[in-house]
Amino acid sequence: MRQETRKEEIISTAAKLFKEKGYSAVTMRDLASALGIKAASLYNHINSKQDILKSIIIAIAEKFTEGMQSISDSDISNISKLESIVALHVQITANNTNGMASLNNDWMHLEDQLEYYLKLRNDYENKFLDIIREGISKSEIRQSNPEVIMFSMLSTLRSLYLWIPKKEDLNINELALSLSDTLINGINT
Amino acid sequence: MRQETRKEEIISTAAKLFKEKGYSAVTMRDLASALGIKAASLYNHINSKQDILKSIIIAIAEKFTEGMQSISDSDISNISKLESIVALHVQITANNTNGMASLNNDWMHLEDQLEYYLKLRNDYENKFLDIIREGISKSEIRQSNPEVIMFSMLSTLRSLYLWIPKKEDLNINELALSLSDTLINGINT
DNA sequence: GTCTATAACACGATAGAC
DNA sequence: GTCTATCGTGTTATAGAC
Repeated sequence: MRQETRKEEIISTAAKLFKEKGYSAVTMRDLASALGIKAASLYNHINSKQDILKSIIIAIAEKFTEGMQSISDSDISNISKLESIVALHVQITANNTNGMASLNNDWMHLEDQLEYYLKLRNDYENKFLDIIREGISKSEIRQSNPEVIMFSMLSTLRSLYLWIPKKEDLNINELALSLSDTLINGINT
Repeated sequence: MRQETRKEEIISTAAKLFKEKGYSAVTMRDLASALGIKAASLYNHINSKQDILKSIIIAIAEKFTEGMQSISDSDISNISKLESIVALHVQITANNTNGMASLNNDWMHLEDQLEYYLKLRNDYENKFLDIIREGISKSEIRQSNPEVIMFSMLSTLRSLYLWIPKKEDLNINELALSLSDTLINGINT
């Protein structure tokens, strides 16, 4: 694990505060105080509060895009693809629990990058739906509403950031398996 | 459907704005403007911004408490209790989609009522867990981690507010059944 | 790289006229 | 019941000393 630069330290501290109170309720004074400096000093490392939010959200959103592309392209069953999606969420969330809170709850406060974020999210959900639809048409997945299935899975996966920190004892891989089991057995034929 | 008083109109408009941007990012001027009046005029009907948030959240939290009590006391199987919980969430969410956003995302901005809210939520989750545990011990529910099951179900149910408005065509009862099916078949023996 | 001081503006809320 | 005017404070961000 490489040493964090001051800028990275600011961003990861911001993510932690954003998780607790939301982007809008966290002030630059709050953030500076958490780092033991004055608010004005932050601006030697970052351009604006908005820039911090952008860094947090876009970095994660692009990881999901990459991961989904790789899963979508892979030559495995659609059920296996769903299991890979669960593992992708568990892995990304475990590596950036605080950032996931911003991605889920503060994306609407993005300014310049809002459209870009929405495009990434939309593409992600469409690929997710395609996998479910193909799974149903190949009888790997039980005949039912694909959107209800995605909604149910994605709701659980998006809430992982609230749950993973409480379960540091539980192994990450075990969690992914246990979740896959709960989510998929009920879809499976 | 009775006519809304001015106060109720303010609260329901606030809930709509809180859903879009979160409590902290909505100003009293935003709220007044959405109602076609000036910010100062709001204070003839409500005491403070905080009071609006309290009204929105506590009213819904108490409905959940009531509903869970009734389900918990009823003399039905534990699987039926879980189905009733799904129906409870679908019904409350359908009746107050905007308020559910505040309950989920802005509860930490409660001031005087924060402890009370947390107690209600904690009691709710404990009753939920008890039902799952009893279901497992009576072999109605598949042997697995009760917290993973509750987490998965509750994540989906808490996200309903994002999804119900998009699906006005879909009948509410059908949705409850379809969700129950997706969530429970995979838990069932 | 951090500080003090401050600009420029937005915030919740109140007073008092109509 | 809504308005205009305003108070007191908090907000992001910049300028310039050290």
